[in-house]
Amino acid sequence: MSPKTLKIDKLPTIRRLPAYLQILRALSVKGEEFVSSAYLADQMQIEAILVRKDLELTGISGTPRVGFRVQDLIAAIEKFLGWGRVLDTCLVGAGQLGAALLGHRELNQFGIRIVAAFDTDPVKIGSSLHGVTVFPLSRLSELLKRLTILLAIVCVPPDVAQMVVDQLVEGGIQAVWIFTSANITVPEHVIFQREDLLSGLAVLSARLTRIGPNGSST
Amino acid sequence: MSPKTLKIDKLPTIRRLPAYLQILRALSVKGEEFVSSAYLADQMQIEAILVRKDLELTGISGTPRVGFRVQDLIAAIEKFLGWGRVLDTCLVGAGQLGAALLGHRELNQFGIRIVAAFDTDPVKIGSSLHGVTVFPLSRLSELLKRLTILLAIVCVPPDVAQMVVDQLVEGGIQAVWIFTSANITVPEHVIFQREDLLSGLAVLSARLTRIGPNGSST
DNA sequence: TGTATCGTGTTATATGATAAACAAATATCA
DNA sequence: TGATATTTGTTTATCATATAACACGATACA
Repeated sequence: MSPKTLKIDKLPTIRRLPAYLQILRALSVKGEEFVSSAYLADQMQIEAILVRKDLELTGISGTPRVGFRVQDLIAAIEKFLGWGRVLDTCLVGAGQLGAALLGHRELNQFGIRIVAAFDTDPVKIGSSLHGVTVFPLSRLSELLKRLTILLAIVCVPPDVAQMVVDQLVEGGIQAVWIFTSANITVPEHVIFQREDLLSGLAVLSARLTRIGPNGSST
Repeated sequence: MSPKTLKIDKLPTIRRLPAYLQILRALSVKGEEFVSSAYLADQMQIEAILVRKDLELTGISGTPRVGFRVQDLIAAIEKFLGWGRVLDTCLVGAGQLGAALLGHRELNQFGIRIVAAFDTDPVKIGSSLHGVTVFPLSRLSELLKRLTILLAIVCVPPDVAQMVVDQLVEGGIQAVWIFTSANITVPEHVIFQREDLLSGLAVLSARLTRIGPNGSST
């Protein structure tokens, strides 16, 4: 009877927030104090009205003929996403994609700090990737409890994904961000977000083979 | 006057197609001949009615009390996405993310073949990543014309992204799949798809900090 | 052979997201 | 100081997507 998905409003808006944030930070660096919805719209390649709607969600209001205060917007978005303070995370599966995420500059810029990595490969275990130690997967539960880790980034092969997630859940993880396309189930209280690279490729392919140029870029 | 975004119908459906495809292939390997929308719905963690709506797009119709023919669905989805035959692509920016994509097994499974990589790092140039030779970026236009490359995968830092894309366009590229969050513009005739890792993290963070567990997983 | 059942296809409704239209507010300039 | 232009906020309309309701068709079984 309970719905499979709990509704979250404004999901498309939330997806756009990081992009706003990056533009705003660039403006901040340049010393700009105000920004108009028209400018943001141009940068985002969307309509200005949509920008204003989106910003509504942050609770910040602009002033007519002036625009929005850059600093306020940055603070509001960061607060909304919880990106103000650092969030300790771990990486499970230190393969190439995992390593890439570890080194991803933007991730660190948004309060994500990976404090431990786990893998089964004896060669990797004990080594350091981008300053993060790789532990054996067997120590996952133990370290999960010792360190204060709320979020896990999972980049393991599909066939072991469910097992890894189960261990994470058992270790008390609160959120899982997974880059594996496999049918994973988690308990209701665990936040679960799958990233599917192929879905983006699909819309690109569809355009390439049938529809033709330039559509929306969600 | 022309709209910034040309509407494409059924975009969410298209994003789900690769996931269907993977499930169907697994069934095919197991020798299953038919599949019901209920089964697919369960695997995808969506409603069965949505599955049927999605499959409608492929043109395949099921038979009552039996379901859909697995092989037909696979063929139809592949045809829809143009994933039946191999699509030659190149990778620009052979950093960690680029290397990860190169080695990504699933990409190869779906008809994407990377035939050349480009980078500016002298150390990487001339070497081979996963069997793909890394060329200097300066040879981009030249090789683009010699090889038959329709799609480019771009994984370069934001500050050089526009320049790289410009070169690709000049070299006659038809589609660009870019993993950099920067304000890129392309001519109308070029298909352009940006992949934003941060957007997924944003919805996860939003749930983690304010809303709570499990929502839809687009 | 006829009936019950189950899964699909179709039609209709509801929700949510984007765009448009308009009103209110503030800086600029005469 | 007052008029104007510009940018925001609000309301309304349109469009896209997801869900629901129902009818149809095929199989299974008596």
